[in-house]
Amino acid sequence: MLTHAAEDYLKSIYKLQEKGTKVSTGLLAETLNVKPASATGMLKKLKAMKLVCQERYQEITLTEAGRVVALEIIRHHRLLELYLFKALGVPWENVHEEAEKLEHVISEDVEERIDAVLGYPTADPHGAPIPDKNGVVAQTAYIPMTTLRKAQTCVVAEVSDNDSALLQYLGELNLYPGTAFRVLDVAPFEGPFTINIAGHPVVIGREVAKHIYVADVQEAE
Amino acid sequence: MLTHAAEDYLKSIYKLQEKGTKVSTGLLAETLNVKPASATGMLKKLKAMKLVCQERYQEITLTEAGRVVALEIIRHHRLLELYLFKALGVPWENVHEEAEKLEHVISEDVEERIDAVLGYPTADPHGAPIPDKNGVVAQTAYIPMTTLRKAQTCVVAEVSDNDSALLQYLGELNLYPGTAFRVLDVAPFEGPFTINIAGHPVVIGREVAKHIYVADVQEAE
DNA sequence: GATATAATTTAGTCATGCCTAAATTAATTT
DNA sequence: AAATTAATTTAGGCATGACTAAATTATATC
Repeated sequence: MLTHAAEDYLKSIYKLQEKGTKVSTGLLAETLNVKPASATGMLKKLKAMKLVCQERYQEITLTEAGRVVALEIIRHHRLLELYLFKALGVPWENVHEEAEKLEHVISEDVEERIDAVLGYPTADPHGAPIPDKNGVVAQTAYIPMTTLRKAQTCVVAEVSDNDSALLQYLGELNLYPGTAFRVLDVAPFEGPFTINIAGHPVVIGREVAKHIYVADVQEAE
Repeated sequence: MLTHAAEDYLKSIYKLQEKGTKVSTGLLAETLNVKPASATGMLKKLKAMKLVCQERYQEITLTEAGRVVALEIIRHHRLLELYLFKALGVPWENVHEEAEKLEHVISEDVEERIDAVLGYPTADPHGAPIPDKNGVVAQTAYIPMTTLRKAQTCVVAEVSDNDSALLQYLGELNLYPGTAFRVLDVAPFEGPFTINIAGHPVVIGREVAKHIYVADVQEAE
């Protein structure tokens, strides 16, 4: 079995890789709030375990085995987030932190029970896809909210899960995945968006919009 | 914050102390599957933290602060056991092991939500009392099944939670806390008990009976 | 191409929490 | 009381996983 720390490294590598980022020692260290030298040490171990590939001073990638482990942890994490949110009513801005601790200790049996209770869901409370038991992740093609134009309608598909304060704010606005809204106006010079959610106009700053991804974009009549 | 290992030591000391056992380094080490020398090391740290009292080579006791921590962990453990059993349908012979891992990572917020969902229960699936938030444990006066006589009726109050195979067996017999039964016969020379559960006669060996505690003992007419 | 800067790795440390082996203390036996 | 046995503690080690400081390698600039 892997240590919790090793699991966290694999998960972070996967998530950075998935975003299209070239994963370096320094970036990984920053992501994990660890000094680069510490990351070098753990990467050495992960390479010895054939979970990670890296030429000296070069880019870091996961092996197939490493990817499987990473996806297993991500599956744990996202199922737990959704379970905490739906079954226990934990505010969505807190589920990430809670799941970070639980993901390393939950058994496969409990995970399956959670999965069943939730009705085999496909996305976590932030809209991120939940990998299946075999490590298959549904590919999503969500659009950044920042690309929206005036008079378009859409549905919130996913939001970044790493900023608790932002999530709380979005929750207050009811901007959960699944919520539909219409763009009333986009201010010029990289200005804010004015949108209509359930009849109410709300102004969303650019920095916030960057963390929101949408789907079902259509031109309103 | 305490380490998981430290929490386990405090919990074990409390449970041994509660049983009326004089807690020694060796016994504690055996309970925790650790060598005595390792226990000595940890006890030294716990003493430095004023959580444990022990004169050199003498009996181990908890300080008031240590007792509070121990009861907090036990509360986590028992609430989690009950939650896994009732909300997720985890077989009762597995909940102990699962809770052992979860008890160290659950937040107070999640614990309170679990408590609420369960309707503020007072006993875990094995009948052990759940301490309240202030560390108050309801005192129970259950009777060992081994003291029962022929023609007495009673209700299962509590069973030992540390033997998974035994619990599975008791589960098959439906000997959960709350189940009533009547003693049909007690074989002589420390022999087995024949009891009537929901109309069916079942023979229970002495070794099994030692792990069962009962309440509401009455003479059947 | 030489040099300055940035990124990465190596080397050596520290705290946990376990281990074994040896020393010490306590309890029992003779 | 002396000797044996049992329990406990000390001493020294090992694996994890973090750290700092120094050395190395890569990249960018002049």
